[in-house]
Amino acid sequence: MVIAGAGSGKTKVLTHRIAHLVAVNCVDPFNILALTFTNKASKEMKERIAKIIGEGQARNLWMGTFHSVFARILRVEADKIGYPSNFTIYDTADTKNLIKSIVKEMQLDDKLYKSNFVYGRISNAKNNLIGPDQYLEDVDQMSNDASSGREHIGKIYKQYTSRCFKANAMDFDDLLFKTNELFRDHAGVMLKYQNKFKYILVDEYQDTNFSQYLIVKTLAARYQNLCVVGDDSQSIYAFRGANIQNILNFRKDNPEHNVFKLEQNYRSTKTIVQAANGVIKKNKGRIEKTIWTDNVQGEKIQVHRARSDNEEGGFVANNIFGTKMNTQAAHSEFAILYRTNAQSRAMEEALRKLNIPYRIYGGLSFYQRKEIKDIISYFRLTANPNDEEALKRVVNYPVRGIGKTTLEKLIVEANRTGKTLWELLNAPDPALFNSGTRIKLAEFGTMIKSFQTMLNDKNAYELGEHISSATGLLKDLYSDKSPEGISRYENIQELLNGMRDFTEKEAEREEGKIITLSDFLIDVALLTDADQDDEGDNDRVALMTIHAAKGLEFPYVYIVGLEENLFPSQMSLGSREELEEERRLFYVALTRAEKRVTLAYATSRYRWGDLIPCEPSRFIDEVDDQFLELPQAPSTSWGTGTGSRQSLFEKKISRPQKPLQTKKKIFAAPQMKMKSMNQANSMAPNSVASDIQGMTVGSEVEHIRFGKGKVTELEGTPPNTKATVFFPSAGKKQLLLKFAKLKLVQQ
DNA sequence: GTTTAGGCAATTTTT
DNA sequence: TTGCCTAAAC
Repeated sequence: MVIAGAGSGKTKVLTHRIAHLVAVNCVDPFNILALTFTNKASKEMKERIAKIIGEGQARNLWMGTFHSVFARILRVEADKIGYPSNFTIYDTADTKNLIKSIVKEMQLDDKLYKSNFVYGRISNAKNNLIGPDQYLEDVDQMSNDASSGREHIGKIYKQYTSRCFKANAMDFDDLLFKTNELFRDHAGVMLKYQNKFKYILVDEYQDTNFSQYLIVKTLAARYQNLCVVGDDSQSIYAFRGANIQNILNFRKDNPEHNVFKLEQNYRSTKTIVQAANGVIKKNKGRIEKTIWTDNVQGEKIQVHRARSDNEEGGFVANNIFGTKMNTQAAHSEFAILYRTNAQSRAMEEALRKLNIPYRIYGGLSFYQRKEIKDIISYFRLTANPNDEEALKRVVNYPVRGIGKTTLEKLIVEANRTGKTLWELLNAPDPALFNSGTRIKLAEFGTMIKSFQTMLNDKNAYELGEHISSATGLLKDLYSDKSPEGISRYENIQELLNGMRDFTEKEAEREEGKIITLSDFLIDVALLTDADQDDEGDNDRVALMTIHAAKGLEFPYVYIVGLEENLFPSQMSLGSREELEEERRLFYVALTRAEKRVTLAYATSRYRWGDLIPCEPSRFIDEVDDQFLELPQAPSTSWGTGTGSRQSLFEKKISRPQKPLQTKKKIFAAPQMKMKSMNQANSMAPNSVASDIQGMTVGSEVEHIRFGKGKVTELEGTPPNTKATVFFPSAGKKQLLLKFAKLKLVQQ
């Protein structure tokens, strides 16, 4: 077991151990299993290993995320647990939709049984290997549900499980749950894999949940060659069932283990390492260790206060621009990290304004877009007609006259008879449907069947192309000429291009074998990034959530949105454990940086369309003063790089007197809208409001979002002047000058 | 069965 | 602000 502090070379340990096993100990790569949590981590590790031992050897390693590796094994062994090998993988959206329909069918209150909540309960149960029957008998679970008035969760769970089974589908958690089931009930299979995986390595061990822990333990039982690498200080997935206990259990399960602590940080400056140490010390439950570094002291951590999320973005963009000028750093040396994906927008806008290239990681991935999910649902249905979620999604898209009523009747019938929607659709009961509907259903069924006949003769790309036009989906998207419509059309084209690449590459690898649509589908649900966009300019600023940044490093890091209720998140204020997880998250963010960290917060921020006031995050306070450079008095000058030193004397961030606790109440009460905001925050005189001097009716102005426009009306007195502006691109807009930041266009 | 207007909730974090 | 859902008009 390697307990590796941030930046101590954890990945290097893993990659070199693997390389050493192969190159020096002559272990066959087929006998090595290496598990990671993210696709990104596994891809990076594979590349690094390939560099040492060569592409050919590296390719044969069993390396990937837990989910992808065990999905692969489950496909081979599916028949043992009653599944076909082409089972569908339901993603989160499919799962939630299925839960929604079950709640509806059971006539439960969907306000009480929100799909998110129910999914959370089911997922939690599965990750602790509690099946539906066991759940119904589990006193703890049942009383937990009863106490919140949701005593039917167990029944939903049971129904959900049987519906997935009927649809030949597994969700993400099933991939691990069923693997455990497989090994538990089929000793022969278990032995086979125990013998196969002579060496097992696990990255980010602190993030394993019980289900994953047990798989690893089972597989390693035969050879006991298990190497796990982790850092309890970087455990940030407890919300997903990750369990620090696993590190402690490891010691118990493997009495002959060795523990190696890596405490030297090779990544960051002294300032960063010491500041981060100070922060993480505030956590109670942790393995004692002190990270140190031989690196230079480095720059202090600059803290910047902005008035709004947009201004925060402006500061970051300007600061990147300035730093680049001073240091000749590449764009790719900068990263902007935030707590929630929604925060990316203000950053994007600011970067775009300065023409700084950027790339957003995570967020809504390519494969989660509606049009992509639609077309893939057709693919899924072709490969597995029992896939209920796919069928529901496309049966009436593009519109073909099979509406809600018909679908509901089919579902009721399916539940009554135990048949699948697909079976019923192909033999509709004349007593239930009129002839017109029966014809429409039959036509749909015939169409899908016609695709199925091509499944084995056509390759994935040909069939994909055929399906997108034969279903009318391509035509439907093509007819939409709005910018969004065009982009949707292009996305489909991109998917088809990706399929062509895939088909060609795989065909080459498999020496001419036809790569079918089913082959293409195998991993699609597990892909998160659109991996293909490696082309083009890669010198870009990186934007991502802190979770997504784990394992990465950048010379210059901006951590933005350091505000109470945002970071730490509102949801985490309930318990010490949750707050500690947020603190570890902050620790992860800090330790991503090599040379310099910049912290930023805004005193007001748009959330749900409302401008709400914000307080600086407690985490800023938790960084020792000696490492900080605090913001100067409100000013609009955006310090670049090493500027603005005078603030050293300034007191710790002036925090408004805390109103009586219970934060939630404060925000639940009539929210501070723009008007009240002004009074509370009394706009500084030199605010960055619109440039109102000389603005008259008829003036030409420019707006960040709407572009150029003409003022048609001005009313009210400063500072509450309101302008009506006509923008050719967006039409007539009413804007408050003090917020709109209009620029006067000189004529 | 289809289209559209209006009401309402939503934001943690990922495979 | 957006996106989803429902109810009513077509």
